[in-house]
Amino acid sequence: MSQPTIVTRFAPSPTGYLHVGGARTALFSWLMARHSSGRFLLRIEDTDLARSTELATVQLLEDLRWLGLQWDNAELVYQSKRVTIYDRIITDLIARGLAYKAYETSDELDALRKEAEKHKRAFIYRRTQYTDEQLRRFESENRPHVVRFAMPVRDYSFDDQILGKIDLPASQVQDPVIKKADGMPTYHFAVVVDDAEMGVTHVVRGQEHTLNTFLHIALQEALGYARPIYAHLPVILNKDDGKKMGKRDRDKKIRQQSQNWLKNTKKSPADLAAASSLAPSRIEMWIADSQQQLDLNEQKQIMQVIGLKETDLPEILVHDFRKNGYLPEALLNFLALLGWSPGEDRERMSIDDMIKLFSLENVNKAGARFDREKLAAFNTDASAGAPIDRLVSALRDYLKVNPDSPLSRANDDALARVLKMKHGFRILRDVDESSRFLFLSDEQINYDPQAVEKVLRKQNGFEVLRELQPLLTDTSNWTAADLEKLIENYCQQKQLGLGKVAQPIRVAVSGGTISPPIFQSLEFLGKERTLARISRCLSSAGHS
RNA sequence: GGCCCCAUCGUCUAGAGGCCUAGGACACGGCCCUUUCAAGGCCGCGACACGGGUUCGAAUCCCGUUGGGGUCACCA
Repeated sequence: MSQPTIVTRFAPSPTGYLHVGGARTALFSWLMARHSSGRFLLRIEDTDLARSTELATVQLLEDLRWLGLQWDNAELVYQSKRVTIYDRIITDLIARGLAYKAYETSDELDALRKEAEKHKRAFIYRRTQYTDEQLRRFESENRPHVVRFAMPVRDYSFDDQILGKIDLPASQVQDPVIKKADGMPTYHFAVVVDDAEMGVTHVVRGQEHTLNTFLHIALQEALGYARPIYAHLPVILNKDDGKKMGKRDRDKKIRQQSQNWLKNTKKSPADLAAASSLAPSRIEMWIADSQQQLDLNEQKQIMQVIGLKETDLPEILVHDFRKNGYLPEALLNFLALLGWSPGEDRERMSIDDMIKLFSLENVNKAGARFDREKLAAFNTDASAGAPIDRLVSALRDYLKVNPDSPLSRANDDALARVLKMKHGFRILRDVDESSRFLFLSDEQINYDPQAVEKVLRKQNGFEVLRELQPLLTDTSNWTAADLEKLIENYCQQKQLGLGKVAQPIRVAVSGGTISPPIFQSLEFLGKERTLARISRCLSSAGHS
């Protein structure tokens, strides 16, 4: 007897780039399937017409591919294309008396909810009994309506692979909407039908769906579907506030910074709007109401004014991590450990290790906080251990999403050299930012005033550079090793520490105080450009 | 607030009644290395939420308290 094949799925709704929480869910489903040589399916849950976009689907697929979570269905399933199938089943449900049309307006429902809230009760929808005459009238005037499932009122229970036995008392049962007024099915209905049709055996999803499961079970029973095995993953929380990690967090950070800016500059929201050329009313509303969110473009404008960099924002989307230069294998390794552990103090794992070791049995129940420091450490390790071709291709990918970097102009050989110089780096963005000067023209080097002041003025850097000029001009061996010897000799003669000499050179050549190891940098730059930059620095960097 | 769920270092976790004086990783502190930023080496700080049981024995089992999270949409 062979075990039935395990079929898992990932079913995101296309509203933009993939959230790390979604990525973790996808990873666990994928690992589950790969571990048992099963199938991992992808389905696009685009039943919310207002929020779903084609662009978002493209972005989603891009993120999944970047992570390497390949799906096994050649044809993607789009729920929006299956409406006639859902309709047929819903019509049948109505005919069997298991579903019904409900005519309450949103306002009426809101009022009922407020009422329930006033009495500190949860709002439970109860079926409204219409008279035959009312029904006839509603039908004839084509009154807008939803379709609700008449969920049998009883106690429910199911066994979760992670959480164990979960109960729902009959008192909490209510009739869910399965078809919206716009004719689309709700998530709850589509998910049940599609999971059954696609032969999904294991539903792995976030814990925010735990209570939805009862509804799905009731629907499965009404439709005669088999019940899949459910596994609800712990929620991913923010490191600092312990709340569910969400896309809003970036907006939140920008709002906080904006409020600081307003306070410090004693300006008004209207001033901020003007400075970032946005509509004042819009900004006033956004500042005042934390429910409001700026779109990507508005965020950019505001950030420029208040002095917030892209990298100051918390990464939330897979795309954010990609843009900052994390390796997908490191992200995946870190994400896997958010709620799962293979035991035996095992942490750093390759994708293959994870596939081999993964089991739902050792997934935790409690929510996990997302610690970026630890992720960065994983990335550092993964990068340090990766072969150079892997790093070059990762850097190429980074440049693909950061096309403005001067490193984009470099060939693979140059990138490999930079990567080797920066061995031990944390993220690719650090490599990029600290080695840009190698790829800029001499005229594009900007001198950091603070560096000039400290290293060149106060510490006699200008003098050192002037003395070094002829020595460097005369040397014929322009290699890191030879340059090091040359400088060390100079240091010895002058009784100077290496730092007193290396730093001025660094500033002259890069404009700042951070760079890859200096002698390797000089070798990379070449004699001509090094000397050109030193003399440019001596003559132009505010040196009077 | 109702309902559901959860609870080991600051964080992620190991731990399935004696292997626990509670292990690892990240962070943090100190020292070393050092031309910057990193990386590296060594050392250190640091937790079983609380209260009751059960048991010869409890971080591990049961009950309660407290704390935390999720959820209460014609969003998924």
